[in-house]
Order: sequence, then C-alpha cells, then structure tokens
Amino acid sequence: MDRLQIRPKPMHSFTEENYLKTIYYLSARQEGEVTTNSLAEMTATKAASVSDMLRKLAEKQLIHYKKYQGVRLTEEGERLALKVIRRHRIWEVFLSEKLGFGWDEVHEMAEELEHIRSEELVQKLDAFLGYPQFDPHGDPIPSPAGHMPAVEYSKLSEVTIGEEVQVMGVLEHSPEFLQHLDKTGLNLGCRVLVQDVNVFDKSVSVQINHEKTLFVSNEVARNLLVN
Amino acid sequence: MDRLQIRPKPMHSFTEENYLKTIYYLSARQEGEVTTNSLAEMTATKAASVSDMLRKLAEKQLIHYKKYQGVRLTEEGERLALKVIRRHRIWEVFLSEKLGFGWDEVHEMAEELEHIRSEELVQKLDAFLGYPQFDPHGDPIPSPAGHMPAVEYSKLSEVTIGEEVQVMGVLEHSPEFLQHLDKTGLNLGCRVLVQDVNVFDKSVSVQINHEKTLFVSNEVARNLLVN
DNA sequence: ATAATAATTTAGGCTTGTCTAAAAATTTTT
DNA sequence: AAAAATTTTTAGACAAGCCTAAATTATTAT
Ligand SMILES: [Mn+2]
Ligand SMILES: [Mn+2]
Ligand SMILES: [Mn+2]
Ligand SMILES: [Mn+2]
Repeated sequence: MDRLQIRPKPMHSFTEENYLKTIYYLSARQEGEVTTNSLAEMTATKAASVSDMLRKLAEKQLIHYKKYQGVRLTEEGERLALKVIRRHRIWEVFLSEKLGFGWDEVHEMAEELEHIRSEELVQKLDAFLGYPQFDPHGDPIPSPAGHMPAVEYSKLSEVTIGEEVQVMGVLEHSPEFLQHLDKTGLNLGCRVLVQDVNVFDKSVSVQINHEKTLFVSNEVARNLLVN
Repeated sequence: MDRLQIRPKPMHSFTEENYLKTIYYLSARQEGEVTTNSLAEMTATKAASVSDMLRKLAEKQLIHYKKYQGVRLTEEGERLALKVIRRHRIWEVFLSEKLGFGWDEVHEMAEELEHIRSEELVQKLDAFLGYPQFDPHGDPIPSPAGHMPAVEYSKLSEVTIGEEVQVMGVLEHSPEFLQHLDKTGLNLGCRVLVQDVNVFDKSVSVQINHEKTLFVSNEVARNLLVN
C-alpha cells in the first residue's frame, strides 16, 4: 500500500481558482472594476463571503483591491485565471470530441476537471486533442503561457439583411439554450443568410446552409456569435 | 455568463471517499477489523482525526463501528469504495494508454480524478478505452455494479525453480519501485523463468523473455505478482 | 447639502476536517 | 491479577469558507 491520499498542499484552493476565473469573466464583460455584488451573484454566495475572499486574494497579491472600490486582477491573478480557463476548455474539447458528450453537457463536468492540478496532464491532453484552438462553444483556448487569443465576432442580431455569415460561437452557455440550438439546427459552423429583420420584435428570418428557412428570436440572435 | 460554480452538494466528500477506499484496502490486506491507527498512518493524519471521521461514517451507515473495536465497511460503504477504486483505475488506464504517461506517473493524478462525480463520465470513458479489465499496474477494475473481480496470482518470491511465469501485476505502487522495474526490464506481461533461488537472501535468478538473465532481490520478488 | 437608498464591510457563528493534549479503554507484561 | 504499555477516544482549538445581522461607506434623490 502506498501514499494513498498524501497530496502536497496545493498553492490555491478550488474556491480561490473559481473566484479568479469569475473575476476574469466579469472584467471581460464590462470596463472598470468588478463589484462585490456581481461576484456574489456569479458565485452563488453572499456579498459578505465575497468580501472575506477578496481580502484573502488581495493578501496573496492576486487582485488589486481597495475597500468599497471594486476589484481587478493582478498580472499573476490573470495568469492563474487563464490557466484555469485553459484547463476548462481543453477538458470540454476532450469530453465532446473523444467521449461524445453534447455541447450542452460538457460545462458541468469541466467545472470539476478544471481544478485537477497537473501541468503535464493538461499539456499531454492538449497534444492528444491536436492542440485545439476553440472549445465546443466556440470560445478560444488560452495559450499555455497564459494569453487569451483575441476573437472578433459579431452577434447575429447585428448582421444586416442579405449578408451570409457562419455561426462561430455562443454567448449563452446554458444547456437549455444549447439544446434549443440543436433542435433548430443552428450548430457551430453552419452558414446563415439573413433574409429579413422584423422591425417590431427584432427577430430575424434566416436561411440555413442554403436549405431550410428559420425564424430566430432576438433573444437567440443576441446570443449567437457569427463570423 | 451562466452558473459558474453552482455545484449541487455532493452526497459524499472527497475525504469520506478517501477514508472508505482506505478502509477497503486495509480490509483486503488482512482479516478482521481495520484499526484506527492503521487508518491514521495510511491517510497521513492523526488517530484523533480518524476517530472523528469514523463516528461520522458510522452515522451515515457506511461502516460498522463499535468504539475501540475497529471498523468494517457496510455493504453500502463497500459499494461506494469500489466505485471510487473503479474510477481511479479507469483514469489510470486513460492516462497510460491514451496520454502516454508511465505507470509510475498515473497514480498521483488518478488520486484527484477519482473524485470527479459523474456516472456518465466514467461510463463513457470506460467505453472509450474499450472496457479494460486491468489497470496499468495489473489491478482488476471493479464492475460498474460494484463487484471486484477475483484474481489469483502468486508472488514471484514463491515460484519454484524451473517454473516459467508471466508478470501480471505489482503489489508495491511507488514510482521508485516501478521505475526500478522499468530499468531492469521487468514489465507487465513479460515471461520470467526462475533459474535459481539463493537460500541465504532469497534473491532469485531469472531469465526474462528467454533472453537476458537477471538477479532479483527478494524485496522485489515479493512485490511482483505472476500468473 | 442633506436625506434616503444601495452597496460593501465587519462582527459573530456554523460546519468540515484537521491538530495537540488529556482521559479512557484495551492489551501486554510481570 | 495487577501494573505497565499501547491504542483509542474525547476535549478544546484552529483554518477555510460560508452564513445572517449590524455597521459603515458610497451613491442617488430631494
Ligand atoms: Mn464551460
Ligand atoms: Mn465552453
Ligand atoms: Mn493507483
Ligand atoms: Mn493502479
């Protein structure tokens, strides 16, 4: 019998990694500092708990934090956040490409797998998958060095009549939304010709892959990224 | 942004799973109840901490426990322990077969991966690997229903002169031991003809794959399982 | 410029899993 | 069968991460 659960204490806890990742996402969503309340909402905790954690992350120099002034990742904090996001997205590719899970199923499992701490594991997995550039939702995979590739997509809701575009990603990642896309045939990579835009509800009428015509609500169109 | 770390609270913690697994292994190692001290040693904690956990596991009906009398898994506890061991060994096969890790490297990562909680994940992974029967160390993989296949191997130290056997597994799993086997060419599956046994130190002289001759210490021979 | 409202932090507690030191039970030795 | 030694449990603490309630600071409205 040998060293069953002797694990060297990791540098950062799951919880810390999740906070960093969440701060990264909220920072990307809008300019300026991230607020305590928005973090509480995203992490499904209370503002008081977030305050505690922010103090701790600031002590560890992972965030810039002045009381009541919101929060911003330090370089080190961003490096760590991108590492977690890289692991998450690589695992999503594995689950989707190799194990045959649907794009609506992979996120939940990746939320756990992203915390497995082995540089070599994610490196070998990356190679095994052929160094994918994007995850199953079209999101770019950060480089091993911790750089997030820039992507410039528009929302389908912003495309003008007559243009033909390709579905490149989604903004909304809920299983419900993704299953709805599956049902209507709006998969990643499919070509979409915008035929008409309804001026009242801003729904769009589109032709998919030069075949069937479809009505897409603005709610859906706003969450579809196209080339 | 969507449900980042909203995880449904799992039935059993990592820690509980590790205790159950450890109790299983210690039970297999010798007859009778498992002692508090042996658990403390295996889990690299103190006896006091083990006592606390045993009380909790007993409350959850996962172990039979009478104070000062040692401990034994209930049916439910054994079912859970075997589930964890199954996940551990399937992940080890993945790491070894698909990602190319050595058998001396896989255990540590599997210690983390074994706690990923998704029935469907391990089921799909099992299928992806072609339903392996044994892990990279020759240990049998428990069935999905929670049954540990019986295997009947001898130790190389017990083989009589003139017999030819095949290496089927290892009892010791430390990277040091496994690397030593790699170095001497004693891989899983290789054929071993016992040519001589030294009566003093019980080391054995063996011929490997009908080729080179090798001296194997009793320490090593005791930890090699052969057909 | 206050007053009211909203956001954030602090205070004090709880749970899990760990620890050390002390008490209690069991086992071994004499 | 006692005494000594060992094993196990209990008592009391602590860190991480969470909570509610109260206090504080910032923002918005009057
Ligand atoms: Mn995801
Ligand atoms: Mn994704
Ligand atoms: Mn192992
Ligand atoms: Mn193994």
